[in-house]
Amino acid sequence: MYIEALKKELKDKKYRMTPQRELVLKVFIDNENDHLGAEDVYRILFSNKHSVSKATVYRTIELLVDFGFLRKLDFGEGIYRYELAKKNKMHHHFICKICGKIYEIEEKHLDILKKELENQGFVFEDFDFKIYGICPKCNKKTKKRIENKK
Amino acid sequence: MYIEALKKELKDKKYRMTPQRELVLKVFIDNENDHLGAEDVYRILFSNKHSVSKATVYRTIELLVDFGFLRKLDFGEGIYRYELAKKNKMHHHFICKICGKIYEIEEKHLDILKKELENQGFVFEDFDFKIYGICPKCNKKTKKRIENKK
DNA sequence: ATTTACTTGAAAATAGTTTTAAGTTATACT
DNA sequence: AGTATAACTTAAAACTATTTTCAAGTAAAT
Repeated sequence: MYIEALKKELKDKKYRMTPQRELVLKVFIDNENDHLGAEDVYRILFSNKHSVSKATVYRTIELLVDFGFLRKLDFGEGIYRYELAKKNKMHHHFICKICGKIYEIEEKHLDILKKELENQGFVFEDFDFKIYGICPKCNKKTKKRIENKK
Repeated sequence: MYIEALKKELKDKKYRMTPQRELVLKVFIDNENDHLGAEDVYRILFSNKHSVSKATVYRTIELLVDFGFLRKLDFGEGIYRYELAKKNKMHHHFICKICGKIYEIEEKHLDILKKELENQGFVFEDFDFKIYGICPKCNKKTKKRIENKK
């Protein structure tokens, strides 16, 4: 469980588990299918009457990223979003340029590339594969719109 | 040539080619191997005695991205960087977590994925593949450091 | 029990980017 | 050519996300 893992990780590194840190991590656990930004986390805590200061939210998120609990994402909006960094879970995204929806995509075809880079001496630690395009839903709508124009 | 293409593009869409727009695009052409941020562009122009206001630099970059002349990149630094969006040129990057150097990487193995997504109805417009890890240079240094410790 | 180091919150600072308001320039129209 | 119109630029101010500062609080270690 994430909370326990965080406690252990903190203890090992002479940091402390605090109510605030637990609350922030819990927000990500409770919303694991979203891609929350720091302000989202602050707002969620605030509306749940758990007041954690912004500074602490930001600091805790940074700490969780450093410890590998969260993965930092950027969808070109000018803010960072984060997701729980489940092990062995790839984190590729398809961002629809029309509706903005973010789809999680699976990727099984990177092994060849990975091996190639490793042969060249690169150490493959983390990767982030973003595809921008039009999702099936919007694609249908666009087609309809074009047909209506005819 | 980019400048001519931009002129045409602007004219088609009832925009105007201005000295400022030409200057900004030229900065990217003259530095095509770098990944410049908006502030870099401003600084380069400023030091070349071509004063273009920051607002115009930012606006022009946005316009160039919209028109497909530039590609917006993010390396998790809190700023956006841009590169000339050459057609048929992939833009995958390997960012060394140690030295921060950005390597361009070639990728020829995405066709299977692309086809898969297209079968599902996704329209593949642009993608951005980022790999974080340790580059061969740093890898060597790290190995040495570890050996020295023994 | 006291020291030490870590943590928090509120406010201020910072950095990148966007907006505003006023003036300038190019294009279209007569 | 002269004028109207719309696009464009500038400098400064505003804005937004994020980070830093610093005083005060809290837990762990001695």
